[in-house]
Amino acid sequence: MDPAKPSLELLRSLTDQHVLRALMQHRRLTRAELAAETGISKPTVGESVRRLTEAGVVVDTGERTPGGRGRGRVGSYYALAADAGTALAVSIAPEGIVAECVDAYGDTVSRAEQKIGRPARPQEVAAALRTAVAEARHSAGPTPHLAVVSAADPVHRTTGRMVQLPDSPFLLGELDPVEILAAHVDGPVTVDNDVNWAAQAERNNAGATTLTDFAYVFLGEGLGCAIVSDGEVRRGRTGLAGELAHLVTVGPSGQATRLIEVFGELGLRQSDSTAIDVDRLLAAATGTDPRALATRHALGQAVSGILAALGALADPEVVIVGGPWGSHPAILDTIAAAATQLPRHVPVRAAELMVEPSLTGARSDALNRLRAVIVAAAIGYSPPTPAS
Amino acid sequence: MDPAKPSLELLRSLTDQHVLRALMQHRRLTRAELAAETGISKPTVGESVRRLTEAGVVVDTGERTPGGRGRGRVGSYYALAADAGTALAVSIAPEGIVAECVDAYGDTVSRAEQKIGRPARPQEVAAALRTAVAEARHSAGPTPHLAVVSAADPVHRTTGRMVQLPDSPFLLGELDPVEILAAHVDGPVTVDNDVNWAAQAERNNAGATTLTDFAYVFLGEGLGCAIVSDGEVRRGRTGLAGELAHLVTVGPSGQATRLIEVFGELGLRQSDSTAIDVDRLLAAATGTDPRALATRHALGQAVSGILAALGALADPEVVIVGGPWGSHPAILDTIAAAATQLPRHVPVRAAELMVEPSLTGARSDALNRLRAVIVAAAIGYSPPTPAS
DNA sequence: CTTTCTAGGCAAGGGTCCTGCCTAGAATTG
DNA sequence: CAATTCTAGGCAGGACCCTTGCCTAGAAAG
Repeated sequence: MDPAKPSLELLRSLTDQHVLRALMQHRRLTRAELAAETGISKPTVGESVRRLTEAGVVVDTGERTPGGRGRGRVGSYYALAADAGTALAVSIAPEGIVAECVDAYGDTVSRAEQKIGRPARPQEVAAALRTAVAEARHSAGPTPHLAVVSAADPVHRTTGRMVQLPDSPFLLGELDPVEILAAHVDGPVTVDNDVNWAAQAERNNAGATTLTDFAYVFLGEGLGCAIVSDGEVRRGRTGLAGELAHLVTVGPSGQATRLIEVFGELGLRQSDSTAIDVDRLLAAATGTDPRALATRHALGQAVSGILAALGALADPEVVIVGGPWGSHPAILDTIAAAATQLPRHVPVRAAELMVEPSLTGARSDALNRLRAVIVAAAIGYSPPTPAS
Repeated sequence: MDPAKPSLELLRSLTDQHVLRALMQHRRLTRAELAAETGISKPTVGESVRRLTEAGVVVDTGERTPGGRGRGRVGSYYALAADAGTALAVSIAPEGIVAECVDAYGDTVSRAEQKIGRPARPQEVAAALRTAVAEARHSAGPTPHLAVVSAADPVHRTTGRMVQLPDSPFLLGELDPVEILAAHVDGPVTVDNDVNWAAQAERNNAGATTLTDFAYVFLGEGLGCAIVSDGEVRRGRTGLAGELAHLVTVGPSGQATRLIEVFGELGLRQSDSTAIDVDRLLAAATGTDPRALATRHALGQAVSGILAALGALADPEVVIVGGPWGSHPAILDTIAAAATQLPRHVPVRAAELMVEPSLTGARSDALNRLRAVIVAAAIGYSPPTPAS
């Protein structure tokens, strides 16, 4: 049954939820401000504050006088209890591991980084992950309520494990972040691909006109893609939507070729792995000599096949291109030029977020989940949670 | 603010909503049965029934005696008022137009069909549409509350108009179903592509294990595809997700080719339009002679490119193939065989629903919307409606 | 010192839901 | 046929929630 069963308990929990969310957004408020903010009457807000204070979720901050705002009676500022808890946002990438603790206000209260060697050995990555998380936790109070992990490899949707796909670079190796973090976290561990998180960050970044339907193509050592439909990242059945390696596209000499093989034919793959050699690619495809021009053109043609597929299957408002070589101006221009040749035009633009985009996306998801957890714990009633 | 504001009105509307939805599902119930069904107490249900009866939404059917169910006191059966209203479900296809009125119980209370000539002339189609709808309305009481339309052409998401795309067959022509039906309907007109509706019907049909992530590929005169992600059809920004004509795939001699051009190279397109000649295709691609085998193989290769793109971008649990030539056993076998050659395996199966699949999907959506409209009209409070 | 103004609390009222009990009326049973 | 059993519906009482309106405490302004 979709609509919740009516009960007075439901009403009360709704009130508490409004109060809590207002406090999360505004940090500290008096009862009167809470009433104005939520639209709920003063006595009801007062009751809710009393309940939440008794439950230990909300505390009187001790701050009083509204500081010359008006001449009336002083009010008491209330805020979330200091032990409301935190959430862990973690980024696992070949460049290193970053672990952050965020609180319910969205503040990053601690941060730890760990380098990892190349090529990464799973054991080493797991150890570095544990170290980074332990370090981040150390300066951030008790066990976090949950973790959100961004990983630079394909992630299985239901298990959260990293999976090796044929012809895809496997940068970090067989890793089970859920198992590794279970000991450090007091709740669920959500894992997803770094490109998906970057896309979410880009969506949130899009200011007034929120993007609801777009694609984010990441062109680096690996070839990834996130598809946002109706405002959400769509991951597919197993979470592997957006793994582009085997998409059929235009090869260097016009033959139908799997995308990953294009790079083999152009001699741009790393010798020892399935990854693309970004340095060699940039060296070979940028510049003004005819050879570079030809390589660039071949890349543009190959990518235009991705764009055609995205246009046909996802109908995005825009395709955002990111990644070390995808965002290179010369290459991006070539891609954009190829896009205009498509029968159905697909706008292309560069990613706007450049600093830790995937961590940004994971962090914002961690914040949403943390707030939901705190609200759910404080009130008896549990509303539907976003899909993991 | 996401959660609804707490108020006693909200509680009451929730109660009424439960009662109404129970009546929609079970046609007629006594107060006691309603209480048992909804889990709400008898006095509360009694109050709700009194309110809804006074509002004219619910009526005492006059039926009394529970007919030997027990020995107790006789109960009064209540049901939705007869004038609760209907919704219109319309299918517009080259084979003809079908218009149905469904009531809140999901019963089809009237049905009208209209043939249209080939090739279809927009004026003629519009006239046939008006006739069919008028006929369906005639035997079904007052003006329907809304209409849901399935159209065998690309449909623009925000306007509901049919749009002509380059290289796509345009079977029905520039038509504006929203404008045409506005006079016949007392509310919103929802229009979508026939393949999308067929996919929804297939999803609902999937019995116990509801499909949440799959793709439906339609291979007929036109080439269409519906992508269902997280349980919903994803239409993209303009509603044109799934228009496969320009997807890059494997051509007959291995070159990268837009899907629609494959049929040109094989000589399987109708001479006067951009549509595929299904009869010629079936004649050329079925049978055991080497030539048919080669054609079938070429088609299989081309379709396998679609499957690769779907696997890469949508990660479906299964790809359902339908349409006049896609569901032909010999061709489907070839497609399935080609699918097993893909690096990432994509299961393929034939569509299960064969009779009016798109009308079935549109009808079930019309029912959902009708119920929501009736509930929203009966209670003051309006819950979030599904995206159009 | 008086006035003005605001945060918070109190009281009353109206609504909603629930539990528990009662009644009417029909079928079953002795 | 009369007593018993059983059920739909209604009533009373109580608990709870939200709101409006009013009051009080206390600080700033005049």
